[in-house]
Amino acid sequence: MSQDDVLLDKVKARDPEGTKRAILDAAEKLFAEKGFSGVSVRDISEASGVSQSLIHHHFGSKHALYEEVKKRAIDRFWHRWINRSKKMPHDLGFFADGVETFFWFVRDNETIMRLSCWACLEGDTDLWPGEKEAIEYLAQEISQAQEKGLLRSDVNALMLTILIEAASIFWWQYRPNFIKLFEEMGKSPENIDEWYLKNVTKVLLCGVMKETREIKPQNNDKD
Amino acid sequence: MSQDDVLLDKVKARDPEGTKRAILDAAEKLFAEKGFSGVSVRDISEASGVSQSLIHHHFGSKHALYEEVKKRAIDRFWHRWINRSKKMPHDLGFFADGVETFFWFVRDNETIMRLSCWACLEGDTDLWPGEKEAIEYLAQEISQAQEKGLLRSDVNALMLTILIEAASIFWWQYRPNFIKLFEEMGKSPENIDEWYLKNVTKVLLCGVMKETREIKPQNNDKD
DNA sequence: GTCTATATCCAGATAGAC
DNA sequence: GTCTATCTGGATATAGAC
Repeated sequence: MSQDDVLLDKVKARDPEGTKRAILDAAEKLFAEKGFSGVSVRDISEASGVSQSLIHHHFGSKHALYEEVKKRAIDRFWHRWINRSKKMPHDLGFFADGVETFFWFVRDNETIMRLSCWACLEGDTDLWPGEKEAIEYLAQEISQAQEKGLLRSDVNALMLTILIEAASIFWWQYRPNFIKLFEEMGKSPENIDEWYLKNVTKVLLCGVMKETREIKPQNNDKD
Repeated sequence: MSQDDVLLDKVKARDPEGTKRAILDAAEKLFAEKGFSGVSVRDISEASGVSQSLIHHHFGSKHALYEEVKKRAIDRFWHRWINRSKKMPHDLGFFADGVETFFWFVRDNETIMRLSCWACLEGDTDLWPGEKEAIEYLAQEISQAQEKGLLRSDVNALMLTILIEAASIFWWQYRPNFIKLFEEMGKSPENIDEWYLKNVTKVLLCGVMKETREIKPQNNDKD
């Protein structure tokens, strides 16, 4: 060991990768919570235990750090999505499975969902819950099912994918409001998430099974 | 006219209601664009032509002004919604009409949709795109249609309403991302909004027409 | 690589003249 | 009711020692 190394040991523990990770973790949590403008570098410094100036040293600026946070979140999102448990499209049950899988996947990835929502409002079209690869992946599964004749083929696979994502993401985004609404109406069911999912699956499943008929007046009662 | 009035005339035009409206208008636009933390009172002052201190004089604080902006937006949203053109539920066409009406209604109320999205992220459950009265109104129409036997009755009206809102609000929220996605895939259709709406209406319409059958393997091709 | 200290600016809010 | 001027704190970012 050279003299320099001995000297370095006296300095506070050096672990650049660990430090960067600590900063990114704290920043991600805070940005997801309060958005870019709602968080100060000081906040991140305190939450991560790393000094302000070191944050600037590693990332250059608050905005550059934000971009790094989002970039890392995209990677993790995609990694989790391809590694999720999944079933092969052999029958129509796969469709319900797909809807349900995505629904719970969104719940389990609240942080990135919030990050992407902030990003969307800020006009950033890079990070988003659909995330190009994930959405194309889903759409492709639907396409294949259509080719096999499992799903109606007169709806666009991509558009159907967006609808499925909408049903899940919207629910988790505004869930507190819905809970509040139900409470005000006097009902507050225990398994509200399952209940919503069951209803959505019902409707979507029937919706993708059959071709659309022409809509004609078909009153059940005469008036 | 008393001497006092003459003196007052020399002061810059006094129009408290006009001033307040100018402040609210500018604030609403900016808050919708950049969120609460992304806007300074100075920004609002410059955009409205009203001095900072006068803003504080009229609203007390930046946060109180924000609340006023949201409150006014709720009122306007609700007012617009009850005054929209609507049809009576005489046949199943009313359902497609309802979905389409809401879809374009959301497009035409971008400011309040953005405001409510910011508010949602900030943890405010008062302002939201569903907005209690509006969502109950929609759900009631669906309930009535169910009683008339126009829609399947084994799905909850409120849950169905939420799904319908999800389909529209999610689309407009992430529309720029979808446009970008389509472009990257080599397709960029002209009437993408109409296209999405057509697909959604198709699926939802079929989805609400029939009772759910038990899901059994029903392969079209044998494998 | 990591810290303390600090420069510089801008934020929300107030004082007080008119 | 409306303005100009100002207070005070907190923001991002940098300088420079170790």
